[in-house]
Amino acid sequence: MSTIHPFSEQLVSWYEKNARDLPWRQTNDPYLIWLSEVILQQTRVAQGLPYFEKFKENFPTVFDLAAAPENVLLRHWQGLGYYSRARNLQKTAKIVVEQFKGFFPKSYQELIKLPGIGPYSAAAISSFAFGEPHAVVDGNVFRILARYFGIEVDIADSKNRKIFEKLANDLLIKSQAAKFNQSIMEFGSLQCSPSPNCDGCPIKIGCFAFLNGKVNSLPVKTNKVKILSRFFNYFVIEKNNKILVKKRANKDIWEGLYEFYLIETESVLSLQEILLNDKKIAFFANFTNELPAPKPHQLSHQKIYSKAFHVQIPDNFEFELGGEYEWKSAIELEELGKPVLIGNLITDNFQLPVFNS
DNA sequence: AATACGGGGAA
DNA sequence: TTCCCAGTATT
Repeated sequence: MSTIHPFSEQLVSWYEKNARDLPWRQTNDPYLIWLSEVILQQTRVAQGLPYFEKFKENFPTVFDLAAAPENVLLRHWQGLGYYSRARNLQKTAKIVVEQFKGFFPKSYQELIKLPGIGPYSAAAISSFAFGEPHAVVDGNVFRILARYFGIEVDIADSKNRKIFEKLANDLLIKSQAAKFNQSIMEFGSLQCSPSPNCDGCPIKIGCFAFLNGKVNSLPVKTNKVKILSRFFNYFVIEKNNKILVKKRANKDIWEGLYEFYLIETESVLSLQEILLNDKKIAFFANFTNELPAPKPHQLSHQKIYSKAFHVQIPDNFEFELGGEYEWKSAIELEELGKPVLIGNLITDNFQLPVFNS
């Protein structure tokens, strides 16, 4: 039998004294474990927590989730970001219902085939729900292992992932896979955080980074994300107490979410300049007034500079756009999944007559 | 192997 | 501002 590394023992010991009481730790239900893991992908516990409670309440079983309209799911996901998670959530729910009679597969190899479940989530679900011996490797694990064992390779380079996976699996206490995985992530979150609490650290005496003054330089992570600037001009077109909206298409941000009539430009333009290139609503320039500009909206790979206009078209005027546009009342609009930028735009201009109905 | 994909909290 | 969070899918 493999021996247990002192590091692992100390981690679990620390966890038993310091673990937070989180709702997904109070269940063995693979559905709830899976739901929590997807919600928590690249998402802080504090941000994901209310979403987990809401989804658990609204979709108590995988059958409920599989049966929900995608729009409803996206509306509930609103504000959490990375919306492909919500779409993949339903794809997987349907597969589990239709191919597995509602039972999640138990093995890492089967789980990782499901949409939205990658190496981390497959390890997490298989260990938390089924006790399978697979070590999780998330941002916490990269950080702890790099610091404690002095691994100075670039964690942004995907070819280095297997170094950490091998080490994590060597350290894994196979008879207590779930607890070990919880322990290492909790330790990374509370103790060995990006700016760590080394003073109170119970294992600093064995930590390479602590002993060598490299706590602040490990893990090594190159960051080369380039931010694209985009300029969105939104027109809240109102007629007969309804608003024109459109569902965003594939291959771009906010896929599947709803927004107002959009004219994207290459730079910041005035209303007159924007309308110069638009045949559809230019006629209504006299019925258009500018709303306070939203703050620049920062995404992981894009920065959205936006302007917003309200177009009040008289009821007796003829005006229609193509089939992909839909007229929605304020009530209906509330039920649609929208980007935070759009949600803020609505909230900030709540005085609009249509939103008071 | 690189890049796209949200939003927010902490330093 | 910058970093980065219980990462995954696509190219």
